[in-house]
Amino acid sequence: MTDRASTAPPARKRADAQRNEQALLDAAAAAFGASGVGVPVRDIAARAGVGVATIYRHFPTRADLIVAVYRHQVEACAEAGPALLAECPSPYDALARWIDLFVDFLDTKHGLAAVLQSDDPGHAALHAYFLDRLVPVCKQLLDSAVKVGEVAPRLDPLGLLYAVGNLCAGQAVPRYDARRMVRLMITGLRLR
Amino acid sequence: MTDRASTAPPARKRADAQRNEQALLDAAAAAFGASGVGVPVRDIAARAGVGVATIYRHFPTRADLIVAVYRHQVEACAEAGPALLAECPSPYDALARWIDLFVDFLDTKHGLAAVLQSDDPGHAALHAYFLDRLVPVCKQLLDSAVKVGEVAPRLDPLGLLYAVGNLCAGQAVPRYDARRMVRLMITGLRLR
Amino acid sequence: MTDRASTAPPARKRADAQRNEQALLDAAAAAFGASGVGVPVRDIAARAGVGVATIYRHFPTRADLIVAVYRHQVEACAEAGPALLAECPSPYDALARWIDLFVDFLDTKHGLAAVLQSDDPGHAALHAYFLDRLVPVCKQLLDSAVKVGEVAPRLDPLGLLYAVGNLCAGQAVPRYDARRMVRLMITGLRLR
Amino acid sequence: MTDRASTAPPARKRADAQRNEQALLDAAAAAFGASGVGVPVRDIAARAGVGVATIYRHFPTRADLIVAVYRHQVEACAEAGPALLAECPSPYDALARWIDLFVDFLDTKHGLAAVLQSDDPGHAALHAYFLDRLVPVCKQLLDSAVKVGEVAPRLDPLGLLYAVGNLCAGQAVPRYDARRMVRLMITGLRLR
DNA sequence: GATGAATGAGAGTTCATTCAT
DNA sequence: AATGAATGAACTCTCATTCAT
Repeated sequence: MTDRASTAPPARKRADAQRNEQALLDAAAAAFGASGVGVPVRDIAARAGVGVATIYRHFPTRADLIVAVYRHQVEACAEAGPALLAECPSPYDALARWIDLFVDFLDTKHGLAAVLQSDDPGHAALHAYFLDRLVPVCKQLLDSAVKVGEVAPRLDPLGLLYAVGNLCAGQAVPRYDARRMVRLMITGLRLR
Repeated sequence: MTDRASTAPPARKRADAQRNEQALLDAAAAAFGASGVGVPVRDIAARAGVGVATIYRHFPTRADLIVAVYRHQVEACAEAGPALLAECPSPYDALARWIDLFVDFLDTKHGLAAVLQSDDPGHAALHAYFLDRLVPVCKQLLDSAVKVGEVAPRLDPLGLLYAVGNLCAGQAVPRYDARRMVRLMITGLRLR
Repeated sequence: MTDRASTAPPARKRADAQRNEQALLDAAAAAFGASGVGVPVRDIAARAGVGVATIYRHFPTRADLIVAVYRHQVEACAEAGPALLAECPSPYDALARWIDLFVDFLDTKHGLAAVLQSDDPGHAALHAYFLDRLVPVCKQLLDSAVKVGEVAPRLDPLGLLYAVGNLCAGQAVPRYDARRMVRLMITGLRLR
Repeated sequence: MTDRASTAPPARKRADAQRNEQALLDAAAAAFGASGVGVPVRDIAARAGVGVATIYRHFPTRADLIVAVYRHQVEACAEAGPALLAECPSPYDALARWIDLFVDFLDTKHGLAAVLQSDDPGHAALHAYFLDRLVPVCKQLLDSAVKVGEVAPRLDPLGLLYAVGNLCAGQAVPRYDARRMVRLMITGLRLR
């Protein structure tokens, strides 16, 4: 952004900033886990040991922070789709295992599913990211299973992902087992 | 105050209070639908055209209001369970149709499912009401279906209701069809 | 208000009203004692078993109610002044005993002294009543004591009463003995 | 954060915070004087020209603010006790003069005495501070006067201070002279 | 760049007072 | 006359966001 002499070290200040950014991501992950993604900004700042304004500098909106916190895991999940498809003889099994991975991800993120439900326009960017990244993967898996006749056609992949997200939300109730419910739903998908 | 002559109006003053109470319930239903059950008390009062304190008079806590708003429909749903069981030859079909009724109910109540997810202790009374009323009905339907071998045993009725509630939450996403997802899950329940 | 036959008893409805008024006074006395004179109007109404508006009908302002509640005792106190002066050889002793009566009165009226301190203009009528009734009595006692040289001249009776009221206020503190402090002050008054 | 070079400003950012804190203390003192210590937080904020939350940042509870407002003067008063005892030949005179100082203090604090009367548990910390700081001083003065026979024994210092506070409360009445009444009471203390 | 103090909008709740019945 | 439901102002406290340092 500023005039940088060509011979100067390419990113000196960045060291601080990056350290801060990582501390922030760690703190946010912890805070989201403990109190949900709606946790007060101050709490995150306090955990990270930085001022509140530092969060705003790095992540102008809460959605930006949420996306950043979960980006790695979303990426890993997205990349697992084609891999599973390659290694499983049955595309339905690949789909089922991939959904399991998605549940693994959501299951540990207290409150993430909740915010995916929100229609707060401030979360639009968040929805967009999650769906843009995962819907195509889900679609590929579904299409493959449909092609071999294991699953009925015309199921929207976005809807399926959304349903999984919903089933993983609100785990406060003691006798509720989200994974089992998701598996039930995936079982219902199987033809014959 | 007590029952007077049979022709005397049973409660004179209640006329406008009852009118207000109904206006309040209508306004609350609308507000809950539009903004979720966490909507500011002031908004509900404004919709009903009454002062805030009027809400507190009729419904001392938010949970009281929520229960009141949905009581009629919860009752109707609960009563439909045994009726369906009596008229359907297959208990599984009765269960499926009852779940459909539950979805009908939740589907139009944007935000009701959301609060059922909340672990806010202030909502405990609310959870208690919904579950106390509906879980036994669901259990009866499930047990019947298990007995004739249509459904595998050992599924917690509370968990099932909870899952349905979750699937009906957050319908903001355009291509998401909660009813279809619920049917998928119920299909997954069917043995054979 | 309604058509009353000329031969009807002259004040039929008054019976109700008077009964109510007395219930109100009793309830207010109890409530003032328990929670101070600032007690919510509703509490008084509830104790009296009447509606709040009934209080407003009988006593348009809080000050009116307070005056009514304590009128009898204020009158008794006022009347005791000349009597004491007549029976005591020493006017100073009469004064001291009269002040003691005043303390007796205030001592049991949790919160009355407090409101006498308030400069809320709504209480002006209250101040006026108390002072108009008691200041002349106090003045007479003081003047008599001054005349025989028992007390130094130029002490304002209003100030003295006010001081006694203040000393009787706020008896919440355990080791505070209002009467003893008043006596100390009265002792300080005595010449020689 | 720690002490840097001796010439460096010890706390850079504090400048305006301290300015605000002082403004807050001044505003609170004024507001307490004008409307009592129960004055709405917003009024204090408005007088100080700051937002309400600024008050909560500096003084989490109302009692904190009250203590802070009066701390300096309470300290000065406490410290004056032993000094007076040292310089006065008569302990009674020292006591009388110290009480005068206490009256000086209370006299200008319309509403301070009022809160000292309150039995609101939220004010407990406040009472504790005032009494812990001043009662021992008063006790020392009283004990000294008792020892030389100028004052009768067995007067509780807390009760005496409390009485002085009460006499200084509610100065709204025009012809009431609190100082004179206190002196009368102190005169009553003197043996012979 | 980072800090954290300040801001001000808003939520819940209470209560004196009015008014329709 | 009496009732008590309704009103709406008032108050406390929280938090996302901005801004001076």
